[in-house]
Amino acid sequence: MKQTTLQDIANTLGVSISTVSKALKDYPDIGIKTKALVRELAVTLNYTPNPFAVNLRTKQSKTIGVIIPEFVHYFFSSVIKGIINEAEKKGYLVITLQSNESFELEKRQIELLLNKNVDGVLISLANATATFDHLKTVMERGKPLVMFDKIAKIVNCSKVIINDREAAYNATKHLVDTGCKRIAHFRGPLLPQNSIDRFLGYKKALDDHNIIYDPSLVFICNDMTFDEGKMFAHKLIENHKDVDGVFINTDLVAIGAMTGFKELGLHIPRDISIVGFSNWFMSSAITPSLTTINQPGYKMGKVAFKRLYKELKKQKNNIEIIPKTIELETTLIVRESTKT
Amino acid sequence: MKQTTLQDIANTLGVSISTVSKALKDYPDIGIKTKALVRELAVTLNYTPNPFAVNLRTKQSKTIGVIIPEFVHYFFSSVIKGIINEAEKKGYLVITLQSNESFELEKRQIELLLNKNVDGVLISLANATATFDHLKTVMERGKPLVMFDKIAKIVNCSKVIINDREAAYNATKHLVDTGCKRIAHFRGPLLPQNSIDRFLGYKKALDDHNIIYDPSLVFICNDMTFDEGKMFAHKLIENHKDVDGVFINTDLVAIGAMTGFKELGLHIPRDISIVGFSNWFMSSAITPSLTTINQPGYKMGKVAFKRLYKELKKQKNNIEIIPKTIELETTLIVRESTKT
DNA sequence: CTGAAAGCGCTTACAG
DNA sequence: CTGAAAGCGCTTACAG
Repeated sequence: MKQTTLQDIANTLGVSISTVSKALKDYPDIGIKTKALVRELAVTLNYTPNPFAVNLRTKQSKTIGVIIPEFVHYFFSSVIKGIINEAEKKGYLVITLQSNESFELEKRQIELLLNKNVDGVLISLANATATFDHLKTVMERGKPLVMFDKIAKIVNCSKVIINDREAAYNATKHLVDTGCKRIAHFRGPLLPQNSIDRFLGYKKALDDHNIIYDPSLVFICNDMTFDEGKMFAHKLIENHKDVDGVFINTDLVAIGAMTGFKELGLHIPRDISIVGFSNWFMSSAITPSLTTINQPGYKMGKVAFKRLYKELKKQKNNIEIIPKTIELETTLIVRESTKT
Repeated sequence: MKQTTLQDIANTLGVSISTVSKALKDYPDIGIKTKALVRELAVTLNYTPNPFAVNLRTKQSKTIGVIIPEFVHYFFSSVIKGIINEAEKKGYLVITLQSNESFELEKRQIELLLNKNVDGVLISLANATATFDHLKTVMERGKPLVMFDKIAKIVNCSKVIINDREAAYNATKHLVDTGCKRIAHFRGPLLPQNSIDRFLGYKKALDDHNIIYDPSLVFICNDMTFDEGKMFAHKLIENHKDVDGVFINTDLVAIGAMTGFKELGLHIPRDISIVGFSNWFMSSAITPSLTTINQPGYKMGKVAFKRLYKELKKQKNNIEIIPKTIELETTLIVRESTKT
């Protein structure tokens, strides 16, 4: 079934293509009767503009690109949902791509999106990303770029984040406040800003409460998996039987750690208290439920798109874009994995 | 930074646009020296074809659309990952949209994709979908359509599914085999084929093992949530203290149910055995871990895209497309929520 | 071996 | 109030 074109409508009505085009876009200089006729026929013939032609003329596709490290991930899929829902409201469609935490892949995905001529890009960085030329390319090509969650401070674009340091501080402080004296930390990889910040928040909370920071209580999770959590739980207890609290970079790892501690016969929270980070759905469903920091993924997605949209608008009107960093609220959710 | 066009290369080299275009596409009738010159300059100027122009000429966008009921969902996000990864290999980008289990939204999303002129569509139906004209429209517009997981038998397109009935039969049979006599079922909503099939598999397993089917042991979960599972666990035990096994439509609901049974002081699996469906990640992480049916989401995504790709190829070569239904293997994963 | 020309379907500045 | 014309950047059948 061939799609109806402006040409078809123009021929049937015996008017010009320009007139049809303008009638459909409600230009003020078209006769009211003509408009009515054109519109009626357009509806009858089920006319929709050929987006390929529109793109070529207007030089925009009403499509944005999103790159995240991993799809099968409670937090990131929540963000994606927020982005797509918000984008749809504004008539934008979303192409999603995954970096798999690989720098090479991330570069490639950026290129794919650029070659596709998306109007703008939303990205959460891979753990492996340490240089940022690929992101600068996006901006040099005149495409607005907004980073979310896993950002690079050095890149001069808008960002949507949480205050990881403060949130980690509160998580650790909660352990102190509920009586923990020897507090370990399972941190994320070395590069990402948020795993650095969460570590610094942990350290600061110890300092502020006169607990001596002991590097041997900090473990680096490179893959941030359930299995890593379990493994480090065993390792930790092997060498440090006196540990009574752990602040863990992400809920998934925390749940692995809880499983590990249980395997060792430890009771949570009596023997050891756990605080996670991110508030994954499963954290409320397990036993004992996990105390954690709520990280608003869906909202982050919405806010990130809204910011991108604002920049898209500004660009269209030739208004200079001044990068802005938007910080979202986090809250400590106290559950059963810490003492009362 | 303006993008390089064929025009730019042609001007610099003093040749025609046609020559440049053909040189870059390695047409056999272009001089070998000219080709070399063109290519070199193309690389220097970082030329990439303007996709909008290519789309308009070739009438295809190398983009496909995917509609799923829900993003934040272990199974569906695994499928999406499979689709996107496979599509990328073949040079296709993916636009994802969510129906939110709503028929109205699903229709709208189809329209958005059609108006965007995607080359093909992959869909898993919303629970609320009972009529299929919107899907027929896709095919009438000459766009290949492949359904996965939540399908409609009546629509004449390719499908990628599992054998829900057989899998449910095996799940229920496992309960019987491990000694359960009174087996309940928390089923999905009434419309979707897969919740019907899982119910039928449950029923057949009872029949085959001389257990009388008791409708009062079947509960309908309309939202398929954790909370529903918990609620029906309470309801079930309230009226049927003798139940010793439950087969549950989806892991998420099953985990809710486990929580409910635990609240009632029941021991799993001693007092009651549970089998879920889908093998969500968290099913292996909880205590006790959940016996379930493994449903290969990632693979389903890959296979669905591969099928769509094949149809796209056929269409291009004017070969008739004969719809095909591909069935993927499932396996019973025995864990701690059932007896040995 | 190279290029002029048509055309994909639309938008919009301009003329009348 | 309406329309002719140019042009977005590419592809490809055709001519030479």
